[in-house]
Amino acid sequence: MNSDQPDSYHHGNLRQELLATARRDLREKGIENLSLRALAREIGVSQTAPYRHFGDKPALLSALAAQGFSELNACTRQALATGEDDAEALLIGAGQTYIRYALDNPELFKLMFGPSPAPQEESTELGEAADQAFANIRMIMEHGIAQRAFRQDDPVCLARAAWAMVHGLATLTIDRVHTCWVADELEQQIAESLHIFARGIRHDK
Amino acid sequence: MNSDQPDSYHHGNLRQELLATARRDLREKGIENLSLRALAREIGVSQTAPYRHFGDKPALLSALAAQGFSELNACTRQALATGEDDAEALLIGAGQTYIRYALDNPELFKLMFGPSPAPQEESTELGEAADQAFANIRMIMEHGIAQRAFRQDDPVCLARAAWAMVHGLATLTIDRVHTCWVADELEQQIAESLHIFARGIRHDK
DNA sequence: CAGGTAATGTTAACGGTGTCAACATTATGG
DNA sequence: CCATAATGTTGACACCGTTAACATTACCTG
Repeated sequence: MNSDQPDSYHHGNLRQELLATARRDLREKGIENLSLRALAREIGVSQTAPYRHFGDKPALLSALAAQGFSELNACTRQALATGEDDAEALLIGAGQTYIRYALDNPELFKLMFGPSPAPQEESTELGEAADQAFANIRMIMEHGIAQRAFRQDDPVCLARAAWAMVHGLATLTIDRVHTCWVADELEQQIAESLHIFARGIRHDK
Repeated sequence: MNSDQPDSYHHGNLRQELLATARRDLREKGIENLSLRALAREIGVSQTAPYRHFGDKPALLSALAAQGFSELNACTRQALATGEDDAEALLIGAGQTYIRYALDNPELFKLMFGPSPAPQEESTELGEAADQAFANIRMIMEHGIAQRAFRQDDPVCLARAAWAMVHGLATLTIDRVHTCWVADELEQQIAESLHIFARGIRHDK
């Protein structure tokens, strides 16, 4: 079934290799310069072969984005699985994880939020993965509210605000508007920003 | 000099009309579908005429982004010129202004932060306008720190955090990841998020 | 006022792209 | 074993950004 000699008519694993190659090109050349034809060329297959696996260029990008969300969710789950119980510590840990993932995968991260693909498309995979990401933050909030560490407030509202805080830090850093940081200064900025936010939702004594 | 009949060989005002038309197309069709050729077609000029005024497509986009920043700065200045002196109120006002501008001009706003054009290009116009935007936030922070309304902290650090908060709210809303809001719920979310942030930087009694 | 030069606009062309229709090859299951 | 679906290819179309060579006009200088 799988042909090790690369010259057989059927590639045997094109879908996966398309995703992998697309991801490499995305990282190296940016989304502006990602082309289906170039992908096919690099893999050594005809220009239209990708259309047997993805209806369209947006469909390929959407699959890539879904992959990104699912990785991000995995990282988040790991950050939440340290046995730590303090909600504020969990929140800060998850926030740092989010930002780290964004900075490690800048182009993919931008793609994940970029061209919101045709609204509520078939792409349930992407939608579910994105929803899961939000559910994670929301859980932290419900936990913190329950233990009276956070203010008694709508957990959804708190979760959105928290997401906005870390998302803003991530995107502004990626887009270089937060200028010329040595790594230490960046770490410090992230820590201080998360600290401010945590302070803002802390339960009044 | 200026020809009112639109059929003269020289258009007379192409640069400005390119920017205006580009902005309309950007708003209506999104950045993905903005093309120099289409612009020229709509204006009724040859395909390559734009190149007499902009070296390249990124140059046109860069000029558009600069225009956006300068409008945003004007809005911010207006929000800060109400005679209000309380730093927290100023911060919240400026934040709301920022988000409102972003939601009123979603495509332009994304362009302003999008494809960070070739680093430190000639585009000083864009750079200066963007720096000015940051300087405005920074001023608020210095003011608040001076009046002991905000914590004694690095104003730059506070300014970056504040920018991240509102920028995250704006981008997540534009990209529809903050889902299905009626206008009221959105206003509420923005107010609550800004309130949380203000609470986080407030000077301890 | 005349004429040359710079500014502005046009035509033609190159290579690149996404996508579709028609066709070729191979895998697979009844 | 063979029909049919899955997969890959060829060729073509309409766009796009960009450049080079050429045309027209504005404007400044003598």
